[in-house]
This record gives sequence, structure tokens and C-alpha cells, in this order.
Amino acid sequence: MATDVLDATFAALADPTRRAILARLREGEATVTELAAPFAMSQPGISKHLRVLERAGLISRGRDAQRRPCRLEAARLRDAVDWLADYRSYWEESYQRLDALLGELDHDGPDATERGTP
Amino acid sequence: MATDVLDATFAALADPTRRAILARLREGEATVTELAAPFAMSQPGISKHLRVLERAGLISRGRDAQRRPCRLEAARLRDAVDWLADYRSYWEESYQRLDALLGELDHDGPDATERGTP
DNA sequence: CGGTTTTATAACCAGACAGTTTTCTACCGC
DNA sequence: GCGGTAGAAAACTGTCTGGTTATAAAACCG
Repeated sequence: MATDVLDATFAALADPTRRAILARLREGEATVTELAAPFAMSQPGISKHLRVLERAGLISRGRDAQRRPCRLEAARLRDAVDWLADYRSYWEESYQRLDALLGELDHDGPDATERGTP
Repeated sequence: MATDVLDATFAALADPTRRAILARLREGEATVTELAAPFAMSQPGISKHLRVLERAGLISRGRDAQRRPCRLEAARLRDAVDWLADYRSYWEESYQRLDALLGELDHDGPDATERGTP
């Protein structure tokens, strides 16, 4: 996965307005004014966010007379998940450690087995 | 999931240096100078990146004499994946559509079965 | 103690970013 | 063609970011 693709994807996702726009687009295509409606923000403000999302490949835009309907392009999100998947074992591992620790404290108390206290 | 947690997490992941630092930390704890070594960047530059990662909860730091070893905290990555998981069906759906289209073109040509053209 | 190592802090800079208002373009309906 | 609507573009602002250098703080070593 190209690093600048991940850069743009994660940067686009780092803004709550843009995440809300993506969430809205799960319900289907929407025009700019439809997307702008829920926000206390000017129309050009929303257009800027849409340009960020488009350049990150997270949305695409059609043409319907004066309207430029936006649609979700979820494939790039999969790229992000693919990157994150490499870390999955690490957060699972920490769960296992926590689990083991709680188990020990619960019925045994900590002992030095496997703990390496030289 | 609190929106500012996701803001900080995705923003932290949007930088290739920081992603490389996280990747390095999968191999175990590392000191600041160890983390800085692979990069053509000053030590304070790396320290700034580490502070961003720490404030996002993606790493934690210990104390070993003058050293401040960093360790990966993968749980926050799981939060990011949890958010992304809500979109999984959307990218899978587009795969299915592509699959169906390719299948059609391959051996049948498009017909109206299961397509709902009223 | 004095010197070295490790890290953090401060001050600064260029550029990107989020937002605004104003203006321009394109298209529709009449 | 004219007026209204949808959206983009431009210009400006304040703030955040990513980087630098120089300096300070803390802990070790001899």
C-alpha cells in the first residue's frame, strides 16, 4: 500500500465533519446541499471537505444537471483496515495478558513463574 | 466512540513517520534514540512525533534511568478498526457488484434476472 | 565533583488546513 | 433570454503541523 494513499485516507478520516459525511453517504448518494444541511457551516466549507474526501478516493462524484451527487467509495477504507490488520494480534495479545493477570490475582496471587525477576 | 479520540487516532496515523514508528514498536519496546535512528530527522523532531502518538494513546512510555522506552498500545487501533467496520459491508458490496458484472460479461451477457428492471 | 548520554523544552519558520465572505459558472424552468 | 438554484473558485484569516536549532534537565560514569 502506497504511503501517500494511507496519508490521505487517514488524514481525511481525522475530521469529524468528514466522518459524518461518509456516514450520511452510507444511506445513498447525496448532493452537496443535502450533505451541508445538518452542519452549521457554509456551503463552500462543505465543498472543501468534499474535495478532501474526493482526493483521498473516499467519495466519487457524478453529474445530474447542476447537481454533483456524491457517492461513497468504500474501497479505500478497506485499504486502511488492511493496514490496521497487521496490528490486530497486538491488541489481542494485550487482552490475553490482561486476562491472564486478572486470572492470577483472582485465585492464586502473583508468583514468580515466567516472570523473570533476577 | 468519542469523536475526539477518533480525531486524534486518525490524525496520528496520517503521518508516514509515525506509522513507521508504530511498525518498529511491534518488535518490542524502544528508546527515543533507537526510534530516531532510521530517520533523517533531528531528535526533537522524533520526540514531537512521539508526543503526538502518546497523546493519541497509541504508545505509552516507561522510565529506565535517562531512557524513556516506548511501547505500542494497540487498543486504540482497535477503536479505529471498530469504526471502520461499520463500512465493511459497503466495500464488500462493491466487490459483489464487480464480481457479478464480470461473471455476466464472461459467459452470459447481461440479462435482467435478479436485476429488478420494472 | 565533572563530563557524557538521553530526552525534553523553547523559540522560531514555512506551509497546510479549516473556516469565512464574495464572486463566478452552469444549468434549469418559464 | 432571464431569474433562480447548485456548486465551485478566489481571496483572506487564524490556527495547527512538521520541521529546524539551541538549550536545559536528569541521570549515569569515572
